[in-house]
Amino acid sequence: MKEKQTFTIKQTAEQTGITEDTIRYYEKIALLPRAERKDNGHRIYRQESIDTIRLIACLKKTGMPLEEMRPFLTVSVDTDPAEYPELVELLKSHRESIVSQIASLQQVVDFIDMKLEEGKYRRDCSDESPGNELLEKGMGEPEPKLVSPMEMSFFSKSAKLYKQ
Amino acid sequence: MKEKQTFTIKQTAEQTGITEDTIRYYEKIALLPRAERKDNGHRIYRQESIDTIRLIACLKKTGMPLEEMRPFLTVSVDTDPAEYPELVELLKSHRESIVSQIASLQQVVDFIDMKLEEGKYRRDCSDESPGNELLEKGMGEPEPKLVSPMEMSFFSKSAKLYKQ
DNA sequence: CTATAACTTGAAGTCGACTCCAAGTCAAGG
DNA sequence: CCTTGACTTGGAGTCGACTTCAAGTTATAG
Repeated sequence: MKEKQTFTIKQTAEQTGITEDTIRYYEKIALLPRAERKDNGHRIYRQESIDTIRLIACLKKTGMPLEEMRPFLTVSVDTDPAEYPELVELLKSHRESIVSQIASLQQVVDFIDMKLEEGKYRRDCSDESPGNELLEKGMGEPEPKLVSPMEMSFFSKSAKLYKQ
Repeated sequence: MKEKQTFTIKQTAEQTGITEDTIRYYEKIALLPRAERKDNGHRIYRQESIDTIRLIACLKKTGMPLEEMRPFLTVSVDTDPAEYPELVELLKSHRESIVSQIASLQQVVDFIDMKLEEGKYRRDCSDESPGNELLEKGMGEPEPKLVSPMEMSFFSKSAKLYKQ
């Protein structure tokens, strides 16, 4: 096993796509644990740290604020999540939030497609989109942040107004 | 046709989920056109304005910065997009970016599911995820912001380290 | 007639997430 | 020995997107 390989902050930045400054910033706000140092004070990172930084990058892409990542990071590092009901709940709830996001995004894609197709097929777009059920599914949480078909009616509306 | 119905800023805020302050802010930065006023100076909104605000809310959910929305808003209001190659390109390129986002999010969901299932089935997770091809597809643009399977290896890694 | 509510304005403040800066240390090369 | 490069630190600055504030106007209700 070559788990002992270490990396400079520069290498770490390159491997994760997160800048050196940002990595230091994450350490400063204790999102990352204080990195080990060499004798000269330079930070050293191992594969484990790189995985953690990648996890942060990944969660960031799902729109999670840094503060909300803390439980994921602290618990995950030294724990099998299946043994921590708290983490399991976090994972589940974040999963649901991501599923909602996907539904919203998929709707935007659908409506962009509709808009793009309009010139060609000119089909009337007043039916209830089937993507709708995606919105109803999942969580009973008060999450009013979903894209409703109404919200996207702009696209079809404007076309109707000027082309009908 | 009852297209003449007007709304106060408060009603508009309620209908769109965007606060009054934020609506005024959008007008201030000219993301929204200056709203009509009543004699007393109060803003009035029509269905069209509400649609536009909903579009902003919708694009916001896809992570688009306000500045990038301008072309969508200005062109869409008075135009059939199929006649504006520029807008068509914007739509296409934003579509691709959303598709990438969906792929990233789907990966996070997959890995959360894996993590959640680990305790039960304990299956080895070292196969190349098929969601991978979603990442390769679309745009030749320099968009290095996608989630690679490696980035999510954190989840499976930590489990392997402690349970294998 | 007063006061409450719903608005108006311009400006200032906040917050998250960086991003940059100045001053300093250390190791290696010419 | 001096410079170059890769790092260190604390702190300040930036930027996007609001959010709050203070002061003022107008309409309605008691």
